[in-house]
Amino acid sequence: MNEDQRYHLLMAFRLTYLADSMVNWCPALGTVLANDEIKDGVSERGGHPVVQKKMRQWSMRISAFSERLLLGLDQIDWPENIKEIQRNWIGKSEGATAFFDLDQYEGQIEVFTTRPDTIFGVSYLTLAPEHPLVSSITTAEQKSAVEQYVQQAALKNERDRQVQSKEMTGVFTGAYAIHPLTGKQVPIYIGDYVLAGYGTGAVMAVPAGDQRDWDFAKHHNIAMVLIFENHDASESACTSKEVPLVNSDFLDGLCGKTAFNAAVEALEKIEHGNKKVNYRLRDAVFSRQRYWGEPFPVYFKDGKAQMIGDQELPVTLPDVDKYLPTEDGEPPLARSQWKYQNEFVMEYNTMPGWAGSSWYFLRYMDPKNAQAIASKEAMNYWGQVDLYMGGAEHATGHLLYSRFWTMILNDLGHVPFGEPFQKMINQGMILGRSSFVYRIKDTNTFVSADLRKEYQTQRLYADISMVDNDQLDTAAFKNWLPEYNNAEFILNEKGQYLCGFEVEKMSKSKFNVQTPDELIEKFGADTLRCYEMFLGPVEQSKPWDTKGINGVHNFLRRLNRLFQTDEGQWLVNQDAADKKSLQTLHRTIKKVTDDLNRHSWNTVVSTLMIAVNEWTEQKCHQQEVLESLLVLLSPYAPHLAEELWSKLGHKETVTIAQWPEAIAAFLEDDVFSYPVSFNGKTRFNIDLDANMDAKTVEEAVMGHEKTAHYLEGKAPKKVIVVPKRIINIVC
RNA sequence: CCGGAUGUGGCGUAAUUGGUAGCCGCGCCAGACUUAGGAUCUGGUGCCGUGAGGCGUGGGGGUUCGAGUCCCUCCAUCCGGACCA
Repeated sequence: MNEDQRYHLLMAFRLTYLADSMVNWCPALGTVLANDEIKDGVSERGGHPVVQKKMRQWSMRISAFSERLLLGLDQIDWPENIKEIQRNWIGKSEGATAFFDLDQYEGQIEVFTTRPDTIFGVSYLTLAPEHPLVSSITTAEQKSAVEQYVQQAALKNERDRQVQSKEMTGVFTGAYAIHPLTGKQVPIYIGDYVLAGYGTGAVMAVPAGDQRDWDFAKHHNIAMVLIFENHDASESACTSKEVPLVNSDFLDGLCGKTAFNAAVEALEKIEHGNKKVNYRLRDAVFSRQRYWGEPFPVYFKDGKAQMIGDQELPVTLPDVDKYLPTEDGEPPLARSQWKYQNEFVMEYNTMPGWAGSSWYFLRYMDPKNAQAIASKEAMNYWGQVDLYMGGAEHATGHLLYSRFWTMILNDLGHVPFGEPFQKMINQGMILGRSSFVYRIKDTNTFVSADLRKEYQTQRLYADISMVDNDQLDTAAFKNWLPEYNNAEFILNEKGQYLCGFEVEKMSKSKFNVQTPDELIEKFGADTLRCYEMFLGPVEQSKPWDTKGINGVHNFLRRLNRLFQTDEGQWLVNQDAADKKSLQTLHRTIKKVTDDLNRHSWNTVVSTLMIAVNEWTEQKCHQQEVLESLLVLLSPYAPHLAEELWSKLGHKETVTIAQWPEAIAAFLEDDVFSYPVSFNGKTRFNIDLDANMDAKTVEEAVMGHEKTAHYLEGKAPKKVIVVPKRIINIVC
């Protein structure tokens, strides 16, 4: 093998490789985008149109890791929905490839199918309009129709294709293939319901067994082959795998897995197919036509990419006169005339955002290390990221790429673990509550929300600062924007202008942004912080509602009053705390610690509230108790905790204080108040020694005066005693 | 259409292993102190009922001595993916 051949062979296997491929080109951004950077056919950033274009680009072979990325999901503690999004994105499907020889031409069409068992039902083949064989097999008579269709399809982006999905459009190519098992002619169509990027870009159409094929066949009047028992295909396709096959030669009477295997075996025997697992996951385009990005340590020699040696790293970005593409559409770095050793052209593309985000967390372990990402010692000490808090919007981008890179680095022996993030929590979003006014069509008159049904109206945003309790300050509204200066209002019978509302993401364009500044001004940052924790579970999204913030503020004030009066008189003493206060303390320590460990931050605040209420009632001012309270409080109200901590005489910050430990002796009461239920209905409580065994408890209950009353003279059939929980009498 | 999550008082929520449903807070009601209160304190507050009592965790069914929690089924809401062959 010569150098040239070796180079191209390696490119077909390298993890990062140069290839001519169809990429998502965004003209407005002047760069290519990865699949996950496109939402609904437009760029995620800016919402610009994206077109398909063939370009020579660097890609990373993430598809080679499909199976491992899929299996790894079972090893990590992530929210189920994110795992599911990744599973869908990887899109594993088990099926078979089958080869159909072309009639009259050299060559074959390869199709991927998950239902090889339905192969005797094939009535035609459909190619994606972009399929490479289309132009060479189309007959003279069909040429103009096919070309026209291909051109139309190219103009449509993916979104348009989906919108018109009801119409199963397509064109006959005039060519035929040979069915590998029957030897019969099968017409070849093109249709844009077949995607070039999935499978082989070609399908074997079985109208009796696939709804899309059925729709297409109906639309084009193609004869169907009936292959399912008691199914005439007059209404729809039969998609169940458990219906026995007919008209299928050696598969007759079989179904499911058995039929699947028999069909694949037959194809294998004549070398026209085999079992295959297909993944939806595509390789990720790794170059961007931007200035700001990591440069590639790559130069070109005789048109072949070469790596710059380790000793010459890092490569730094060259200076350019403008951070824009060149006139002939080259990336910004081309402006620099950048050369390696003054001789070889450097790679002008830069890496995408997901390059850095795939490994930055590793660097945190050892940020100054000049030899490696991080030292072995640091990696072994810190290990995986224990808890990753982030949003679900990165599920198919960053979160998948980080896993991919970590696997590579693990394979190469650079990191000692194969998954980057052991546990993940998706924090919910705090949403805004937008307010709306209703303008009567073609006027400048606004109607109150409760009367809007009587008019044809247009819904417009009103800034929430002008709205109080859904009532609009009409004077402020008129002054808000020039076009509203002479606005008129139709008020309801109470003389109010009511606004409509909707809960949605906070955004300037929706005029529903509430900054915490005012609340911090009024209540302080500690109150705001506690309140945010108190609102509910972290994972939950909810509208920002400040109604309850007073309650949290009162809690902190009550807490402060355990230490000093509102007038500033210091109350803390060195006396020994009584048992009750200590019980409150140690139960609180236990619950707060447990709740912290399960990330239940809202219940931590609630637990601290309960404790403060109890100590207030107990008139507890002992340093012994209150000191520990401050440590528990410090993550939630750091300023207050720190101030009181120093007033207790500490010289060092509370943030480094030892976390208190719950003493078991204080956690349990001597007496347990058993709920006594009859047939599952709780009737009364009975106080008994907490350590009493089940038998003694039963005796105590049966001897209780109220028991006889609720038995109503009947004999108990069964008495269930669960120590320190419940007593249930069945009668 | 497919997948995931969620459904508990007037509201935000709690109930960690199947064991007293509604903790904590908001709101509301009553009272105290006040010239005054968007301050503070006390008591009450799931629903129906004067009461005894009954009902109650989206609906229906099941398992169990016992179900908010487990199983089946239906409904609703939110999120995500969607011509994936």
